[in-house]
Amino acid sequence: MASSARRGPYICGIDAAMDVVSGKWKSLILWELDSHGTRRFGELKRSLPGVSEKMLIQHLREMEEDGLIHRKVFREVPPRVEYSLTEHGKTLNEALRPLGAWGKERIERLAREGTLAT
Amino acid sequence: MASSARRGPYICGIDAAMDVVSGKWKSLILWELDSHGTRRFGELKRSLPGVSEKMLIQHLREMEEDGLIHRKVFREVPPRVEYSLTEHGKTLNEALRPLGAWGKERIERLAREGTLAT
DNA sequence: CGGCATCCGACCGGATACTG
DNA sequence: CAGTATCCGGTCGGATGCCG
Repeated sequence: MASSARRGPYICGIDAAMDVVSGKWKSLILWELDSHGTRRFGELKRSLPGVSEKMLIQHLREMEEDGLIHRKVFREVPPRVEYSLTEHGKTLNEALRPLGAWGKERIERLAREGTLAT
Repeated sequence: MASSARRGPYICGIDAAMDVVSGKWKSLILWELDSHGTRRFGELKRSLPGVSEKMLIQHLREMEEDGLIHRKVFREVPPRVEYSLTEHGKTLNEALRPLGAWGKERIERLAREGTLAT
């Protein structure tokens, strides 16, 4: 399986949480689903400029397996699949909020100091 | 330079924060330094079972470059180097706390449900 | 003691092509 | 539309050996 999550023995809480959100786009997916409530595969793809379908689906599957998101398939033609956050996903997003705020401040500080790499 | 951090243009705060803490041991280093205030290289190494010297020093250097930790060299024989958190490192650790709590709950839930991979 | 240099395997993630 | 399959390169990270 192309699973990157360890789901293994964890040293501490941070370790376990990082395991679940590590992956280039996962936090962005969380963010996106939290903002819009529900998103289709294509919408998600368009929301994350630069993501490949492979990585997107891989991340989505892992996040589903981790109980963070829900995948609802509509047996229609053309096919439709909607992704949304589970309760765990929502609480994770809440837990991520302070980190996001910290990062935001960091971005602003870097911009002010002109330390941003060219 | 063997730098894994992008320090590049960020999409959002989470993105910027994840950039700084991604790396197998960084959050643990943060945790360790926060608990003990100051740690020598060898102590840190012993605190993180399984870490290689290469990764430890690499992470420490990146975290120093990112302004998260302070490196103090004592010109003695034998040499001594002490690492400690900067103010930014401390605030990052604070921002990480909810995530750690979330992860801790996740570990407990996994244990209860016996879902932990063998 | 506290590093640095080098080699190397694993896997993370991108590009492309194909399918129901 | 929403994937799957395959190939492939770059990087992450471990092992080993050497140095001030």
